[in-house]
Amino acid sequence: MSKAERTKAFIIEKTAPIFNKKGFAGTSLNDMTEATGLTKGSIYGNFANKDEVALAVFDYNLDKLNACVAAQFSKQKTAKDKLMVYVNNYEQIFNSSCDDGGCPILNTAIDADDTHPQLRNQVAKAVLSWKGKLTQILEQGKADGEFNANINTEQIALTMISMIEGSIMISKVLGSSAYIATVMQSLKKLINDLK
Amino acid sequence: MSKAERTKAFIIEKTAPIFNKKGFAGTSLNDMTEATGLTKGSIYGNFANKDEVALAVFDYNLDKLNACVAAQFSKQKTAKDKLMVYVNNYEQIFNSSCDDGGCPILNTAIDADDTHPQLRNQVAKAVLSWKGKLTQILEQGKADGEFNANINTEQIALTMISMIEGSIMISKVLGSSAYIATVMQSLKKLINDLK
Amino acid sequence: MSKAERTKAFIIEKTAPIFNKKGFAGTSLNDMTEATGLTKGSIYGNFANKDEVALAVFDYNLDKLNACVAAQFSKQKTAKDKLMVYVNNYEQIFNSSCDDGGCPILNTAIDADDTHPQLRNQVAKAVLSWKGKLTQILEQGKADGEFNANINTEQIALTMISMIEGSIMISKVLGSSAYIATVMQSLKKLINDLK
Amino acid sequence: MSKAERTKAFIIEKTAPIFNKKGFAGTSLNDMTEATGLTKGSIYGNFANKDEVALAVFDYNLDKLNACVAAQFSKQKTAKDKLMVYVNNYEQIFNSSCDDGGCPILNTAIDADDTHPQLRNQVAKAVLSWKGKLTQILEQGKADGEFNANINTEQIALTMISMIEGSIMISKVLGSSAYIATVMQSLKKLINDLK
DNA sequence: AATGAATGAGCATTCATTCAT
DNA sequence: GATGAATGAATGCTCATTCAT
Repeated sequence: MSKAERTKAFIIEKTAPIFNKKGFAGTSLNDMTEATGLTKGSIYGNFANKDEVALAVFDYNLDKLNACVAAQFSKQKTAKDKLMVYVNNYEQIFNSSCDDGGCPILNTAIDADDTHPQLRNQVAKAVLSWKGKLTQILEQGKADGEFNANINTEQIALTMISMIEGSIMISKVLGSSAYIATVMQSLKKLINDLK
Repeated sequence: MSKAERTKAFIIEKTAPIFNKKGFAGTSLNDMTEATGLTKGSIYGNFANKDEVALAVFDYNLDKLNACVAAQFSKQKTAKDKLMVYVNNYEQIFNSSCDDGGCPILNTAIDADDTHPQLRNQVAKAVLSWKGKLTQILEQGKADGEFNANINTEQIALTMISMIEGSIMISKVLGSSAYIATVMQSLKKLINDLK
Repeated sequence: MSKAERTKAFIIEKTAPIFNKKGFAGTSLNDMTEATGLTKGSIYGNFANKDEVALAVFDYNLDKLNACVAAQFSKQKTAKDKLMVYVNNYEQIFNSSCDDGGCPILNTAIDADDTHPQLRNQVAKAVLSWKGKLTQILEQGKADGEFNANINTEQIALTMISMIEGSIMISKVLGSSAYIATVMQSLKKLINDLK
Repeated sequence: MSKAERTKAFIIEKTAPIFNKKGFAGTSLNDMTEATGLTKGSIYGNFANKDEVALAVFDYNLDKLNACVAAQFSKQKTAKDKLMVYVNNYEQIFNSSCDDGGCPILNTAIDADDTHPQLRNQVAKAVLSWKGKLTQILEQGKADGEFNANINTEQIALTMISMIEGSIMISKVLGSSAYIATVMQSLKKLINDLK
């Protein structure tokens, strides 16, 4: 890893929680120099502009999230157990990987949808990829006879994502992760009912 | 209604979609003068500062939303039919009352949670009120024998809200209301399964 | 006194201490509406602009000051006793008639000299008038044989004013009227030494 | 001296006469950009805010004044001759070092006393330091047998400052330095009478 | 590769003033 | 004679960005 690559990584790492909390418009170059201890010139030496940092930050936050989920997935064998990871490990997945700013997919989606097409596009890819992965697990479960043969896997995947992200929103705004826990009980039932 | 009240209402009405799309930090006084045709002085003659406009705008958007839901509710008699309003009329409720900026509860929750305590507080009240209303309908359904006696009404209310808000997020970021429709099918099943 | 005259007097009275404390540039129309409870329109209905209020306020403050001094003068018969009024009654003269903002002559002189010719002109008149009055008393004392025949009355008048105003400045900035008291002891000696 | 230090010094030097003439509230950022030819951004890159410039400007004006007095003092040996510097060289001391805006101590004292605690504090220090220096010279004169042993040195120091500042006020408002000259004749007598 | 210093457009907010009612 | 509402220029300050060194 070259010096430049290391500095870029450093900038991303240090500014990630700020972008996640304050959003794109709410995060200033000053916030970024304070968080990194670097000068504006240095940040502009490594990124073309604020947009590029924001895009890299989203990728970074997403990778952290995905890595955390993947680690949990790998511990489980059956499709059902994999899906249950969200029910049983949501605390590790979100609380630990999101620096208390909430879910970066949700945050960036709302922040960027009407104002920042490039960023929105990246979130869209992330959501589609998430949906794809869940659908795949659900299909696997079908194939393995774990789940009923006539479930609509895409619908279930979208429902799972909605429940997770919706409950994160509630929890953040009401200031208690208990609301995620409650909704995850509904998710547990939904997964159990797949057969 | 005095001139001042009319001007205040006018400012709120014209700036509401901007705040809903761009968020608090992303909406500038210039955006506001352009949208209203008024001068900055005039806006400050009617509101103490940008915060106050944002607070009033949220109330306005919320009232519109609630009025739309209430209108649909009033057409239904049973608890189940009332809950089904979200499944059957989500287009009228959201698309028409949110000026294409998405759900103001979701948007404001994400925009304000880490940066604007007063606004966050107002969203929190709105979420709690929504949860309360749904819980009340569910309890009514229980009392009327429509729903199983041992359902957890608060859990179901929170799950409903999560599914609705989560699916709005997905739809916005993927640019198609079809995703709401799909998740609403899951909501339909959930409601039907209450008995 | 007509309604208009009463309102004008009311505005002057209520804004006088503000102008005296904050100066012309530092006093805003908002300060003036707050202090009076009147609207901007009402103030502009009674005065052409902020300048006119400031001029009237200076006259008002000056009149109060002069009235206070005149009252003390009238209690004394000899020239020396009249001059001693500044030594013996400076507290009544300044502390009571200046609303704790300091001497309006000094304040307005410094505030206006480089920025507000009209106001400066009015202060100049006040200083010349003060000098004239002191000179006259000193001349009277000379004529009455109270003071030495070859004192330079104008020089002594100017020196008295300087000592008074200079010591007010020191007292204000150091936050204690003790400094006026000390310098007034020098003034006492100066007056005693006139013969 | 770094670039930043040079720019800071340049800003101070160019804005000093403006602050001295117009006061803190009367001096705008626009005045400052015009006087320096710099942009607002540049000024804010070198000072945290207008307050900091005003504070630095006061120090600069005071230093110039003190340097001028010190230069005159150093030419004199006896205590009496040192005190006489104010009588004999007031023109060099004030007219040359104050950019025609008057004495910065007097101006800033009146400008800041009721509105700007930090600035007022700095003026207070300057006045106390001046008083201290004069007292010290007077004590030296006492010790050397130049002055009568029972003079009240602090009282005389305060009286001298009052006469100087008071006469500057009169001169400024009446538009003629002759008034300073006249009062300095009284100061001369006062000094001569110390023995 | 990084810094220090600058830019100028933009920010939210306040200003003195006006005028229809 | 007074008010409420508006104006537009000006306020102090921050923004993302640039570039010589």
